[in-house]
Amino acid sequence: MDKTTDNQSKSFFNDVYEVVKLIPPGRVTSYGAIARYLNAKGAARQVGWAMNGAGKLKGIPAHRVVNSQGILTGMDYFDKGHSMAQLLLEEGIEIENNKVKNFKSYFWDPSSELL
DNA sequence: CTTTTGACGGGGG
DNA sequence: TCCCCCGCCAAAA
Repeated sequence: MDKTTDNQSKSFFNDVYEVVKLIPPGRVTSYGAIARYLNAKGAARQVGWAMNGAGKLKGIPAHRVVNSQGILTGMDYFDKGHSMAQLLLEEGIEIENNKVKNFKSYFWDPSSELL
């Protein structure tokens, strides 16, 4: 498949998906945290961008990814039958006003916890 | 090739 | 606390 000496990371997207899939249930992380884990600190936006299609894909708990404020920013991007808040609630995460309650308590930093 | 966007983050008023 | 602007960086048009 590789035509040249391509190594890991075919694309930023791929990396993001992998990390998101590693997010344990009942936990949430932020775009910036993921970006930072990928050594792309300033690419927090691209992380969310990558999730654009992830919301409909399966196996990618995009609902566990929120912004640094703990707000479910992509909630409108999810299917209405499986809204972001709904999935988080099922995982035991309290949501209030489209925002994760005790966000800090549920926060999962890949750079810290995952190693 | 250039231009725009975008589920962000942080700083300033 | 709320609102606005800037910066970062990569993909899409």
